[in-house]
Amino acid sequence: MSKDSPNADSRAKNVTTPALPNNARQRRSSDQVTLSQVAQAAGVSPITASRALNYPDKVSDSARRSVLQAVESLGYVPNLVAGSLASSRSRLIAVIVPSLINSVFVEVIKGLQETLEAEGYQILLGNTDYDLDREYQLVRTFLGWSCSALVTAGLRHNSACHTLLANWDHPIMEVMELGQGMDLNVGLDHVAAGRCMATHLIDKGYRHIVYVGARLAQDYRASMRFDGHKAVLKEKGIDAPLLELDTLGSLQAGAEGLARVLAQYPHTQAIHFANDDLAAGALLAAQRQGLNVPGDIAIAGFNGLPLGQHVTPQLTTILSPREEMGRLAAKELIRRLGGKNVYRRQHDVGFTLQIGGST
Amino acid sequence: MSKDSPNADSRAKNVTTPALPNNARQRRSSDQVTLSQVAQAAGVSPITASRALNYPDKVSDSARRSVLQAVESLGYVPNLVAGSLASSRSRLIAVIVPSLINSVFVEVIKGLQETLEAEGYQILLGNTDYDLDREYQLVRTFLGWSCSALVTAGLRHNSACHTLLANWDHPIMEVMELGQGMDLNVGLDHVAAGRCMATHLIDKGYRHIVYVGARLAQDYRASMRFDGHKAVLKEKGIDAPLLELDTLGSLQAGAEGLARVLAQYPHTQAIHFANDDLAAGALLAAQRQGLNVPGDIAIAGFNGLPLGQHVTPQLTTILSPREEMGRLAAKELIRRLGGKNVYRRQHDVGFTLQIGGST
DNA sequence: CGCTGTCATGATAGCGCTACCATTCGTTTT
DNA sequence: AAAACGAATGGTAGCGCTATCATGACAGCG
Repeated sequence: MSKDSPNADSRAKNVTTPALPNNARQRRSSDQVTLSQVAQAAGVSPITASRALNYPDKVSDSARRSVLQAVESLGYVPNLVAGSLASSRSRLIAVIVPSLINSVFVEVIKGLQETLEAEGYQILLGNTDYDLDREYQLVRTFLGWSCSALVTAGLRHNSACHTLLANWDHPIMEVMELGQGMDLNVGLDHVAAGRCMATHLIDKGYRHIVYVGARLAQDYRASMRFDGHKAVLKEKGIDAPLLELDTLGSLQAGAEGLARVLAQYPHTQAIHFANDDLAAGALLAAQRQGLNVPGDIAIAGFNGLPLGQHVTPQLTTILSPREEMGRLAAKELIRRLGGKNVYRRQHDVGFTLQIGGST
Repeated sequence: MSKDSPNADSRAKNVTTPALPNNARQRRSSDQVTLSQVAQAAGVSPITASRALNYPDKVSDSARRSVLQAVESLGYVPNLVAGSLASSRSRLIAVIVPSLINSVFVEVIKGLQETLEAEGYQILLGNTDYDLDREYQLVRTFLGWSCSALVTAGLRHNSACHTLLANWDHPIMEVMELGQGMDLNVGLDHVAAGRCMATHLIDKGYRHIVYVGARLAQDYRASMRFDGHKAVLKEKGIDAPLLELDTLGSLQAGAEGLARVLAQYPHTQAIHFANDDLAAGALLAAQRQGLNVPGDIAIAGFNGLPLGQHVTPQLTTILSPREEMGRLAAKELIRRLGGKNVYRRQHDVGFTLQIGGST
């Protein structure tokens, strides 16, 4: 009927090419397909197309189908920047770690990532290199991306960063250690871990025990473990010497640590290393030098890296559930982001003393 | 003068609270400080404030100073989402890797990150788990963020991904391996690396050599190394058996590989492992079993992980410059993003045969 | 003196999307 | 039968920033 109406046609003609003002500016450089084009192809309004993609059950089946088909045939790639600006939700999660060399953080990231990606979140990764000012800069940048949440390793921040985060109204997840955090917290008690290992060494009969760490001012979690270690030894009336290295955990540094302990504290019976990299490095170095472990020197670490479980003798260490920590943190964030009440703001993932032949 | 003018005051009064139409909609939920507020506080127009922050040498000293001071006192955090939408530049770099367990990729990421962050770029991290369809999804998402560039591990993509990238007009950097890429390429020749190690083993007099890898269809770079290995053996008229494991590189898998080789190919003199994780796992397992390396069995790896250099005997391996690869890729990208001509689209970072006591 | 060029600044109009409200239509309730 | 409701859809107006062009001021120059 209306199909044959000449009137309708002629009226339409006036509209087809809207005379754009001749001083009109042109901005769009890229020939990117927009949602409006998809909507037009699908025969719906842009807002319906938007809903078809973001809230599929808010539109009719037919609308959804035609939109999805138009997306396919036009090769539409949603502009997430525009979407985020309009909705002030980005589905980006900022993750800030102090180091990528230390595989511990990588494992936490892995746990976070596999859980978050499955829910459609993307990770924005930052590395502070153990510098709190750097952390502040990263946080600033990340807040500028309207991240949905922020995950950071550790509870310590500089004051500017603290202020910034305190006024931020999105979830903040502090991982690795346990304590009074800003918002959510998943981690373990490092002082207790230090106590645990020290207790084990004492139980084994060792009395001359040296704690070896690296850059403890920066790796302050290692220094918390030393605090626990020292407390136990003090309770027994035993001296607790500390040897601090310059380079962060590595096999090489562990070998150096062993050498320096033997030179500086010749009566040492056991070395409590701040982490497994150092401990394994020392253990392998001891083997090269023909030292008997634990006969000549006992060695203990922290983290439970696979490496420690494959050397002979097996390394005594404390297992920390790192990937699990990442997964749990991610789940907790997802729950919070889903608007659900989070019934626990703090999660203790615990640790396990793993006794090997090295002590 | 005008300060005392009652006229000016009364005129101003009409403007102070502009009667906003009573059907006006209110969207801004967050009380975020905007650039306009900064501009107002600094007594300049928004666009000048924008320039003061993004192109500091395009405004006068006085304007820049007052803007920076206003930023400071208001605690302004730039909304990068809005900025990116307006300028279609994001300073985000997408980085897509197949795995985070394999420390090799982490080291590349580290090299990328330290170089890119220094230039004010942020990393958007994606993990494909060796799945090319997953890679395509990640690429789609990342393009939606108007990334400035994309870094991906490897030259292989599925066809949808290839099409998408081919039509994308930003730099693409493919790392790890060397070959005919889409745009920029930094890596090493894995076939040559495989040849190199095989040649070394032959030179050492070994004739019964097994190559052990894991999930070679996915870790296809390991299978390229096998191709090189096989070619060398074939040239010598030697058989080149392959043992494939199910689990990707780990010390545990290496131990299993050793056991299976000994059971399946009892005459084996040397094992060429696809990577150092496997090789070191095998070496440590051999030690636990009292086998002599290389007397009973020679072991070689690939990558030059620190671990291999600390075991006794030291692991024969091929050193790949992983962080260097990341740094070089980042530098090349930065140069391209800076609009400079890139004089080489392909970089061979090479490799080094590191002969230890294990062969 | 006007002409051109450079510099600092500003007004305007989007970037592509979604929140918000309004509208329509068919169904349920009183 | 009128009123109330919910589901599906659309119009409009931004989100906060920057590209583009326009303007005014001032220097250099024949």
